[in-house]
Amino acid sequence: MKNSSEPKKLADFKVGVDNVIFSLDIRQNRLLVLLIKRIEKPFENHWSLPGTLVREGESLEASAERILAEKILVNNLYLEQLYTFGGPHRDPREDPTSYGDRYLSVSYFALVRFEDSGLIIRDLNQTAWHDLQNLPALAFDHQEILNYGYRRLRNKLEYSPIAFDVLPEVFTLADLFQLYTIVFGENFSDYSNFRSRLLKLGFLKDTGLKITKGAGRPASLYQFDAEAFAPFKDKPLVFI
Amino acid sequence: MKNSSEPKKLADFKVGVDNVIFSLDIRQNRLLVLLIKRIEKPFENHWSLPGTLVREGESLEASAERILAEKILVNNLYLEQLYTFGGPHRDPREDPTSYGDRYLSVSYFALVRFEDSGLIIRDLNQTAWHDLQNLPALAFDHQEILNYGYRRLRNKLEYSPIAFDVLPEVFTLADLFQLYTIVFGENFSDYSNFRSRLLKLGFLKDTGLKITKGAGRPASLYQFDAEAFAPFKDKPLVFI
DNA sequence: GTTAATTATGGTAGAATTTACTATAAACAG
DNA sequence: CTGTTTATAGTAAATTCTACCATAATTAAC
Repeated sequence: MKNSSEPKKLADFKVGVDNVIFSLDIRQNRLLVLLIKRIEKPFENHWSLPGTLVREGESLEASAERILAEKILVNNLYLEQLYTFGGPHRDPREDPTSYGDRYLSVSYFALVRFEDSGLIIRDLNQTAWHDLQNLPALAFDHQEILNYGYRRLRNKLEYSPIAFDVLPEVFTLADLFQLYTIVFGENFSDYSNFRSRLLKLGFLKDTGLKITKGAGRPASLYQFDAEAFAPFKDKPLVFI
Repeated sequence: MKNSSEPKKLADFKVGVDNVIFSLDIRQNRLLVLLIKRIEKPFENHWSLPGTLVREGESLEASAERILAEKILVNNLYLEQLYTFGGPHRDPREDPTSYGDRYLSVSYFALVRFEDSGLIIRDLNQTAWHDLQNLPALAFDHQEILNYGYRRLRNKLEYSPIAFDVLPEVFTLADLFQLYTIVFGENFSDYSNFRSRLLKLGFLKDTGLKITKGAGRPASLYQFDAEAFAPFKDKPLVFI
């Protein structure tokens, strides 16, 4: 196998970065993902994950942030690398009959605060939030990447405090519960037990403030206390 | 920012694959990682993770498997992608004064069965298992990659049945306990409780066989039952 | 104003699990 | 036969989880 006459030349790569960008619209009960309508071939007019090719002197993460900045006005977010897809022939732009440049895709996972993430006007026709429950067919292998991102979203929500990166500075326990319910489905936990568990953990600080509008008893507003969360870092911590 | 005169040319990449290959020597209580001594610059004579550059027509995973096959005779293993390191200037071979090819590294995590993983003779001087407790200085950013791999090892052991990929076909509960103890430290769990928890889960099949040698009461030999484990897939399952 | 509806919050009894042990079993060494 | 070693089974107390219920504080309806 090793001494056959197969080609041993090194492959040349262009490196792309594709982002799976989620946002949680708590008021309207929707988990959203940001998609771009392609205006060129291949997959012309198909929706795709926002992506770009890495430029000279640019790090992968800087590249991922550049995409975000080009598509949405975003302030608060969580961003991390997801997975690298790099098999030959995953991109139709590669010439299958010869060994030209290959396209490798490093995907990033982002969760952005819905209220802060206005779309950039210039791009309105081609950039849109899509409800995860109702997705169009995606270009390339982007559905696979998206699935991978969705799995990561659920894992992260279970073990990390990323929810607090995208909730408002102060929030009610009902907001937090709603966020988890959108991602994990209607029957993921009993609200009352969810409350006691989280309050007992001690990293939610009661601000003393209350919701002023709306029917029913006014809810207390809480804040995430990163310092109080520190002891839980890297420990298995399941909220649900 | 976007309309400045900064270079927008795309970077050209060579893609490397670096493997963090762990092995567990249960008899001698050691967690081992496979290292290669570099014979060329840069970092001549430093130890490094076994790696290679991706060839034309070769997938990333195939590349990772090729490294493994070149260094050790391995039959049973677990392999998965770890992380992609791709900032500019992480590799001294990149020319910092111009925009030549960049070197991107896709790292893979492997856990191999110690008994099956003989080193390939040809490489004996340059390839060796190192005790994780006693590592030399590593080349490039390989210590960072290794740390990442070690974290992944612990996470995987907590949630996935990868231990059974590298234990012998039949094993005692003491073997399994020992494996976890090596990775998580002396006081990770009470042996008796560890036993009952695992047996209650129901995916360890008693083979009816017993250990024949050694002092003390002979231990029962168990087998991992992948089918019985299926219900636990993707559920949080913490052994420890 | 009084009453009903609505939402938030606090609490509790019983079930289940975890934890820290103790007791017994089955081998071997002398 | 006795003591030592390792494996295995079991158990009581502490803790946590689960499925609820009761009460509080507000708005809406009349």
